Amino acid sequence: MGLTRNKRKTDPEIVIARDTDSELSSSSSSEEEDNYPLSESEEEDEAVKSGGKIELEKNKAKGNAPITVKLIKKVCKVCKQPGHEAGFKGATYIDCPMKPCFLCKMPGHTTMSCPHRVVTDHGILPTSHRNKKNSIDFVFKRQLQPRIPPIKPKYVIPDQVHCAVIRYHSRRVTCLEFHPTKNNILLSGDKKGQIGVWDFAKVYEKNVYGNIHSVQVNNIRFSPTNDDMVYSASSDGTIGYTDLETGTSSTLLNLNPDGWQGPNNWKMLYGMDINSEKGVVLAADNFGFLHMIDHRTNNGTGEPILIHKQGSKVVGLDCNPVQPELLLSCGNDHFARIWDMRKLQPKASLNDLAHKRVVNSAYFSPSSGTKILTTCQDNRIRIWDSIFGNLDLPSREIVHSNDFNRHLTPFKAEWDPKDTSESLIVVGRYISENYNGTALHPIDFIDASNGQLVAEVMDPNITTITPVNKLHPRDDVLASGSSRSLFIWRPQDKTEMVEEKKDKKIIICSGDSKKKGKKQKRGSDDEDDEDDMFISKGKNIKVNKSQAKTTKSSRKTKT
DNA sequence: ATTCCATGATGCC
DNA sequence: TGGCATCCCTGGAA
Repeated sequence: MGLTRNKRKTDPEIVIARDTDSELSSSSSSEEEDNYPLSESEEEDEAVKSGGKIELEKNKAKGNAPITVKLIKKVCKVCKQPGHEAGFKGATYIDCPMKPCFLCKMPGHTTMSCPHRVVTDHGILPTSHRNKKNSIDFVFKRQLQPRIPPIKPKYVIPDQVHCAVIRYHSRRVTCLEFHPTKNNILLSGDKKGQIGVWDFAKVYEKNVYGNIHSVQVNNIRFSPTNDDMVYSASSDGTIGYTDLETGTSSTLLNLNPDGWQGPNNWKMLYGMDINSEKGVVLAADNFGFLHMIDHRTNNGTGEPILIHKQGSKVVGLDCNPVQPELLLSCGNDHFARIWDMRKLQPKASLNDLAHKRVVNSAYFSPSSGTKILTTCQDNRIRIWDSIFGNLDLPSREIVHSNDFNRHLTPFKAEWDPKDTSESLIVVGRYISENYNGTALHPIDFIDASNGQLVAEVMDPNITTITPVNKLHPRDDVLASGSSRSLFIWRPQDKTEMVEEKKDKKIIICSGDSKKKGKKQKRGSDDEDDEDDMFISKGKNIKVNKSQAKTTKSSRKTKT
């Protein structure tokens, strides 16, 4: 198990090692890279070519030959059967053919040959994009099939990292929220319970509140009546109400007043939204119940209501943007449910949208509120085109790699709030692709009206999965959280010089005080990993060890 | 340096 | 029904 992990981590480094540019030699990372060994996979390959000699010699050299001499017999790591291999081969993952497809979950083929696979190779257009017909064919097809949606204005995709805060949070980012009026303020919650406030226009202005929650923040909402006040729902079972100016915070709801009574009793709050018409903050817990707080008095209202299967986690709540009586919920009982706010009682939902697995998120469309978008752990994004129509089945299912996995914040496909056609959605991708020798996990922009991939956004600097994505309500900006870091993406300005664009790219690296001692031993001087943040532009990006590696590879891929 | 663990849902028995 | 191994992850602790 450790093997696979190490292997994955070393793979991108091979590329970097070949790139002997000394640009970053001032950082402490270069010496290790210079004599970096072959990756384990390459070593393994050689061992096989030479009939396992390497392995035997190793044993001899140790002097104490074990009784069981391990010959390297190629056995699949996944199913333990001989004859094939599974796992990462460089930056490409080879599926075990004995398992169902990792992408669409159907048996009989692997991800490589999956009909839903988006990218076949780097630089090649996705099959869904390949324009096999000419424009006349297209027009003709439109006449024959009126259901093909009208041509929409071209989407503006924020596909370039504009700025970032590397290792901003001390645990992984769990949620993001833009300020309702100040365009450059981004709030972020993390697994540790901290809430960050970042002015990404000034880049270096950031603030972290650590006193609000004790564990994972699951949702942040601004008060509809006061821009400085935010509500936050957390797995510590509380709703926090925090003044961003002063940092003072109060607890509006605490589901665990008696403290820790064992894991079976600990209540956590996940989904949260605000119904400003009704003046109520809604939050749902991990036992299937909905809680409400009057947001004018900030007092709880009424008893909790069972809205999902008893004992199952309710992960998402969404109030309809047009019709205040409508509430959407989703949860681990494999359902998304539509509720009438006037009739909130167990089993009284207006509709139950069935899914095959856990529903990570369910959102009404942002303008009309008549469509529903859900993300499900069966690797499918579902769209219901009209809440007034038949909701037995979704209008479309889009196969998309958004498996839940340990240590990952659940993927949630989100609408672009600016797209009045209510088509563009953004969602991070779990499965990786091989981009010039580096495994990257892009952020996908999908046209929800036809399921087509509009854009896949990535940066060689970001090798971690990016499950948390939020599109700006007014600007062409995407904010994303990947592991502990935050990124701001803006559209590539094609009229600008590339060089100038590069110079605009700013990366802040904020060191972690806890790690300091450990990491600094490696360096020859004390330059890296200080608690100060480093701001630099263009080529002089000064980063810590792990960032330095990927920065190098980024140069390689870009030139 | 390396291993282990947390944490969540699933699927198999 | 419940216990348990498994999973294309990640970071920190032991």
